[in-house]
Amino acid sequence: MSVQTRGRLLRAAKKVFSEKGYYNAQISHIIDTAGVARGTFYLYFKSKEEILKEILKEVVSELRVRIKVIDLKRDPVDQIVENIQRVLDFALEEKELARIVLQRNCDPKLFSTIEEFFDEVTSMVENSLRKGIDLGLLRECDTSVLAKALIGAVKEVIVGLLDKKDVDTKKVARDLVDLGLRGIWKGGESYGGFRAV
Amino acid sequence: MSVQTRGRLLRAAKKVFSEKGYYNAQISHIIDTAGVARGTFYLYFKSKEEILKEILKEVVSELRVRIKVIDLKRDPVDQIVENIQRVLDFALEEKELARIVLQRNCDPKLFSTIEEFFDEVTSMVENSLRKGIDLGLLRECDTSVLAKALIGAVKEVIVGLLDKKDVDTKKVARDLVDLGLRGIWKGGESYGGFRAV
Amino acid sequence: MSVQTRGRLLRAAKKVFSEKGYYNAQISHIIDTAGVARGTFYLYFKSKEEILKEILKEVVSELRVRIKVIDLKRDPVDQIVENIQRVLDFALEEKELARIVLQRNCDPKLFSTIEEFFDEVTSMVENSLRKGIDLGLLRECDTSVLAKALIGAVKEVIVGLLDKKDVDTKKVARDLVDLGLRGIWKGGESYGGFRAV
Amino acid sequence: MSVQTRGRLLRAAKKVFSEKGYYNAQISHIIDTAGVARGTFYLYFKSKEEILKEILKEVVSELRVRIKVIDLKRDPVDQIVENIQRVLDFALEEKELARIVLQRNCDPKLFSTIEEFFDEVTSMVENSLRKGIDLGLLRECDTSVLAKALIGAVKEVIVGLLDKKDVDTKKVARDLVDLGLRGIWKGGESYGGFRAV
DNA sequence: AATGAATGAGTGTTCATTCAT
DNA sequence: TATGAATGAACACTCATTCAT
Repeated sequence: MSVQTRGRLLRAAKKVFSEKGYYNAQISHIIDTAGVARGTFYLYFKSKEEILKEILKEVVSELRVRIKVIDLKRDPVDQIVENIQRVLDFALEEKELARIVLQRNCDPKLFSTIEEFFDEVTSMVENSLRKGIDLGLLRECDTSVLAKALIGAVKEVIVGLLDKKDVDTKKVARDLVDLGLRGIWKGGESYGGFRAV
Repeated sequence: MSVQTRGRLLRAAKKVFSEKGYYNAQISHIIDTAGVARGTFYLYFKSKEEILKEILKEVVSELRVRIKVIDLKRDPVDQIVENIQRVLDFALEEKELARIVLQRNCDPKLFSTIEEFFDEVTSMVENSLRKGIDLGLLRECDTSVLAKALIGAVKEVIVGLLDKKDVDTKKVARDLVDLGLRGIWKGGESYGGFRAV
Repeated sequence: MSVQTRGRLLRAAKKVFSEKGYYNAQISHIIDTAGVARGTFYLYFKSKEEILKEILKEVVSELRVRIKVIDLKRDPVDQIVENIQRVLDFALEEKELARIVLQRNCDPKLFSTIEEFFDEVTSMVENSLRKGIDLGLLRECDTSVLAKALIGAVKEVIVGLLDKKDVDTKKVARDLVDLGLRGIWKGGESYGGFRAV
Repeated sequence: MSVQTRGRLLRAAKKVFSEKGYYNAQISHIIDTAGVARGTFYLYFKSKEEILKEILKEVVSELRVRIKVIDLKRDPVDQIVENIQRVLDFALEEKELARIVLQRNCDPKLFSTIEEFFDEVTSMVENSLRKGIDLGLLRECDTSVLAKALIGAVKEVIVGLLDKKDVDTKKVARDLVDLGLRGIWKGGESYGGFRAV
């Protein structure tokens, strides 16, 4: 077992999956990209499905590293911003992975690893919201809905960033947190006179 | 050409696509569900791809009906809430369609109809944001990022609602608008002391 | 049973078969060309194969009319020329039929009618050759080979004429007979010094 | 890519095409005859159409080898006889190929290779005829008609030979050339008293 | 550790034919 | 006499996987 060959296959698969999506990706594409014989593929991975899951596992474990638990001794908002920024940075460093995870979540069975991770993160956010409400810092709200909204916002923004260059991830992270915390309304509590859309 | 048969095929395809995803869906599944012979399918649709596109077109045209242009004589916030509510209602009335559109956006080529529509809606939102800023109602912000964030929030929330029963769509729509406009922060402008996540 | 409808179908089939060949011709093409419903086709013909055979029968019976038995009281060469000319005229009047018969003789089973007819004509020619030899008019030769050669020559020439306009069939018929009887050699019996090709 | 397997497939296809014709030939027949799995076929040939074209190309290239340019230093008539003999020999060595090429020229698109080759040979013959006329060796005649007639004669004769055994190809070739050069008429220039057919 | 020829189950699509109206 | 919606057997082609070398 050569670690190099395994690495080449993984890299090739990331590229091919991100470009064509799982179903349109063929083993032929992957081995051609990796410069490896057909049989070699099955020396390292049991199946096409397995190499995808391997890749998804990597993504999840990397995200687990980048999303750090909030340290209560420091300003939590700063830490939320930093967490989001690190996620954005990862997405932009590994655009192919981001594309696989965010744009082509075809089959729930295949992407269960990812879905479960997202569910987990959503739960974390939901718990945080509840804590904030209990502490009187956040408004009373449907935490289950709001948690999903926040996650969805981040996901969609990342997809949008994948095609851009020289993104200021810190700023984007701040904007997102700002949106979540303060909203976009300027004039305080009441917005009865809003005239747009 | 019988409108009934066409309808049965469309209904069957929605069901099968939503349950299995486009690639795992087989013509056999569709025609078995529709209770129709194999040849009949191709009497009404040129290919598996075409029936999917037909379905996506329907979704888009229904969404276009439900998302109404803001009437400047009435409170725009109310109208935004109503628009979102109508979209949520549609998603819950046609859960299968929602699942197809939101969970299995596999292949950009196949789902271009949908992607284009979402791009369009995102642009609408972005324009509204700009107007609001110009009128001094909304805070200065990166409209392109925020528009995506808002769309992403709604999408993710819808996905979350698909498995729930007796959803109060009006309340969810209000919560979403509230999140977008006021944020979740209770204590006014500054949130330096937040202690959560 | 309307004779008109039957005629329309036959005409349509001739056109379609000659343009696309038997296998590429579809019932759809025929009924569209005939301006008749699908079911109507099967009211008049048992199958696609049957309508082809019907057409081939027509060809054969028409050829039987045009190829007249040699009347020994008149110059036989003149009559051979006339026979060939009438065949050429038929081919040019009914180019579609000629194309079906001569260019697309795909399947021996399908075209047995035609093959049998050609075999029959070949036999006729062979018998005539033998008679001519017995009478001392024609050279000793392998009649079976020569008969085929003569038939083949006529067939190929007809195919060549189908794309031409204003063909002088009388002249072509004479040229063919001349070729068969005298050959193309100018200088009598010996041609040892030929210098061409 | 194994040359052997490719060869087995080609041989099998020749057999099947010649027995059933292109349209009635199924991939199943070919692979069963070749003793090879379905997928293997597509490893060597893109499609059913492609393997046919491959076969036709082979035929044409073999014919190009066997039909030699006339060497002006030797007796051209001898060389014409030899050319025809070599073509007859090839047809009898590879009866299957001959059947494919001569009996089942179904679809102009499929058989374009062959048609073009025949057109080419026809042109060659036509040019030779013109030269012969210019040199005063051959009678004035419609070279375009005569060239086709000669080619047609050879084709039809070959078809006739396919079912025979122990054919003396040299003799047949001579008979054909004799027919073309001298005709079958015994009594010199005039044949007004012919009494046959 | 690597190769690549071979496999064969699986699937979308076609099209001649039927039959209820 | 005519219609056209429905049928389903048939077939070309794909591609993940295996295995002898």
